[in-house]
Amino acid sequence: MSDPVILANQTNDPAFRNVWDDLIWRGLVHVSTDQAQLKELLSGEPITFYCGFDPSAPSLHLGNLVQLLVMRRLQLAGHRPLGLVGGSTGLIGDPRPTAERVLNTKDVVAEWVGYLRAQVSRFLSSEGENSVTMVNNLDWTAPMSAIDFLRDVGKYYRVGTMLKKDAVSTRLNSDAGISFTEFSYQILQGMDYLELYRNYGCVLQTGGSDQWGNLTSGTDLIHRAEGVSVHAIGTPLITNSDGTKFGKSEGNAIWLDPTLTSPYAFYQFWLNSDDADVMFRLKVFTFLPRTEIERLEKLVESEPFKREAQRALAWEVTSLVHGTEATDAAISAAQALFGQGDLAELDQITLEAALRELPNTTTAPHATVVQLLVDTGLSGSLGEARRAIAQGGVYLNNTKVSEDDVTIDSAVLPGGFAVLRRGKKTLAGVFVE
RNA sequence: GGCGAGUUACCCAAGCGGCCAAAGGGAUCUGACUGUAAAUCAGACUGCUCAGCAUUCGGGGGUUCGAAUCCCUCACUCGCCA
Repeated sequence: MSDPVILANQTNDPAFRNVWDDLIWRGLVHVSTDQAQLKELLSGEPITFYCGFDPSAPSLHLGNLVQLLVMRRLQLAGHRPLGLVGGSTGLIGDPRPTAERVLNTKDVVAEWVGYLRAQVSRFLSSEGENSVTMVNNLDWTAPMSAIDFLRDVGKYYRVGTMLKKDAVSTRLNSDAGISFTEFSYQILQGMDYLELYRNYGCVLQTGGSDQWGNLTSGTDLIHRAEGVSVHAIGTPLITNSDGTKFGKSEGNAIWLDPTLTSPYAFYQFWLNSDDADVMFRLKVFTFLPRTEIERLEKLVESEPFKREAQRALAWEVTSLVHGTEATDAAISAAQALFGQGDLAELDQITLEAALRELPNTTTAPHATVVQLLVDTGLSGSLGEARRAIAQGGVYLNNTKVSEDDVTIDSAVLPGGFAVLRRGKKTLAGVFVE
């Protein structure tokens, strides 16, 4: 999975005098501490910075990818990244605006820490003087006693300030309320920054703008405890132009782990970007230089139907995350399956390879289409599958299925497989034994 | 500790003894139109052996021919008082 070739070929756009200007142009700075100081800091001698990832799932997702790429841009500019995986903060959970989190067991969190650690490392170079260092905040929070916590850290925190943080006040003003556990989260994150400042000379933390309250928790703590001003950058929340949540496909999150979101599905997600969203996504999620992105922008205006920008975006991001080989396979599969030609005329090798890229299932002969829709995950239940058929949204080898009790038999292609489709572009493969 | 309000489907939110598998909005899915876009319009959206049946309105127990709706109890949330 790790693709050293891709890492080695990444560069920041040399047209920018410094990485700060690059970040600004890409729209990656939504809030920050003093801009003039940051610009100077990032233009000068290498600094150490960090970004944290909490193990609230077994894999990182597209939202985290924004952070990973900001880190990589800073590393390419010569700065030294600390990749923090939140073994302790993941046990507490930062306050979500809607409701209290359900705590995961320590075993589960520990397992997820391992997965995230591997994922984060993959996006950052471990070569050279500014190689990435991975850290886990459980290492310094677990040994601390409650008494030490309250005496040594708690004294620096004013409850009034803590209550004003958006994450806290939103919850206090909702009927969900907030537990002391989640209320305390900001202190844990502040401690992390202080710890990393003391041990690594870390002077910058990056994160999503929704984490701003937690980022400033750290800068404030260091200011009080050490009398030093350090920095923070909050990236914008990535949204879709139509206001829906970014990073979801059919309501499901897009994960970086290929076993949770296949490279094919991942590629399709980017390819299907709206015209209105594609430029911003190119800036945030690719290392393409400004001139190239501006060239693509003109193409979106003059020849939108060619979707050049979407293709470039999909190729760049998918190869970045899954490697060029998996990306080429995803593209070949899409070409075969979305092509105009008759499926029966595709050669078996090409078609079979394409179907392997899709969600697929192996079945005995005579299976019904309804059952196969469920087996392949195209439909969530038999009722849902029947509904899809009734609505005219199910196709077997590009032929509309109009009856519930149709079986696979009539449609099996030479080689023993069939292509099942729900709607215009949700596909799955069926292999008949 | 006392008093009051609340807990409805993925989310928000109506319902306050039968006409409730539960209004409305959002999200999601399908169809038409398209560029494997967007916007718009139409339909769907608990499960199943699907013109019928089963299980839902925080958990448990009760009243009633009949409960999301009434009563008891437990849990959780919010607010006011101490």
